[in-house]
Amino acid sequence: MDAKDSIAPAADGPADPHAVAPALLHWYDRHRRDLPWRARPGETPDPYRVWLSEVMLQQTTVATVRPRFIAWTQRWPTFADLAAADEADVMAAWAGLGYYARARNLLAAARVIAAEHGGELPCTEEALRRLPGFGAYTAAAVAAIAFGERAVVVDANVERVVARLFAIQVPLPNARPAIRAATDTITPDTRAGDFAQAMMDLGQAICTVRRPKCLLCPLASHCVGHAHGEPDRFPTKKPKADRPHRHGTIFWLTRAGDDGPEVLLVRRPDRGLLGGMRALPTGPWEPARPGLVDAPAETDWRALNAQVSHGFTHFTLDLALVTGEAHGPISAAGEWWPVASLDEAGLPTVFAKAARAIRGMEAG
DNA sequence: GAATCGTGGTT
DNA sequence: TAACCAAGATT
Repeated sequence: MDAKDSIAPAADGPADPHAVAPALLHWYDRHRRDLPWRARPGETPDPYRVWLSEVMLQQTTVATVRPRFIAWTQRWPTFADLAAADEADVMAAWAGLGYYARARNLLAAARVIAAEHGGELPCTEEALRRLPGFGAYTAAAVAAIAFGERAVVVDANVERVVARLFAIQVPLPNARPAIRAATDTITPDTRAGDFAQAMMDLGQAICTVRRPKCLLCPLASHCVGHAHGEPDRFPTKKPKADRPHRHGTIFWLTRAGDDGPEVLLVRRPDRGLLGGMRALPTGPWEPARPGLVDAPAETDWRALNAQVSHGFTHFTLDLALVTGEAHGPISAAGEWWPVASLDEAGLPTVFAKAARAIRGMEAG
């Protein structure tokens, strides 16, 4: 794509792109959300908290992140604290948040920051981009919000707002270059961080996916999509592929411990789905039910009359539940975990859900 | 460039 | 209720 194409959408945008940021910032100064990671007017942003929040908020809602952010920063308040943490503790602390590569990259980045950057984040977008877990969005957002750099920050909110503001017809994801170019034309030289956060607040509260509140929108008079009458028609998107089903088996293997029953947990491989997380043993996840393939022990497995279904991003997993007691040696590497304190194991939601179902059936 | 990678809330 | 979606990154 040449330069002419990349700026073409802006030609159909607001009559005066430079009028957008002042209108939005005026709105932001009156309606900004008060969030635990957000510096208040006059305060200096804490780069650690800005970074942590940006990573936690990737594909994750504010409501979910808020309590997790507070707990995390109480446990690890600084880069140095996090860099010194044990990986198992970090992964367990992330349990339930999903996209677990974020936690691995968070710890890896903290250690790079401690070892190579004097315990502080670099302040330019380009330097940030080289750290683990920093993609185009996060590097731009941290540079702008934590360090006041002018950076073009484009998340899903900005994509939606800008697609409407400029009435961009091209469907996502092909529209990304045009949307970024259009965002560049309205990004101010000062207060770029506030501008980015204002766009996100606007997308969350006003320019919503469905039924946008255009009557309350500070940008309505600049919005080509609104002028066309159907702003919620933008952005257009390619249809998504449907989610296939896969089937697996959960093995609930117990033994008598000194302080009550214990269950076998394993650690999943570092790469791939739920990588590096503690888990209940399972066999393969396949289109057909695998039965007792890859059982962690030779024992008298009993099938429970229940099934757990869990939706991942690109497939739905249906899990059969079987229980057994360990007598001899087990064929899988793992750790025996007291059933009574299973909540502290840091299991991903799919396994927490299965454990809850199994314990409920055994108790009942 | 297309797949992969979680989960919980909303409609 | 099933579909859609969220402060995306990595390979």
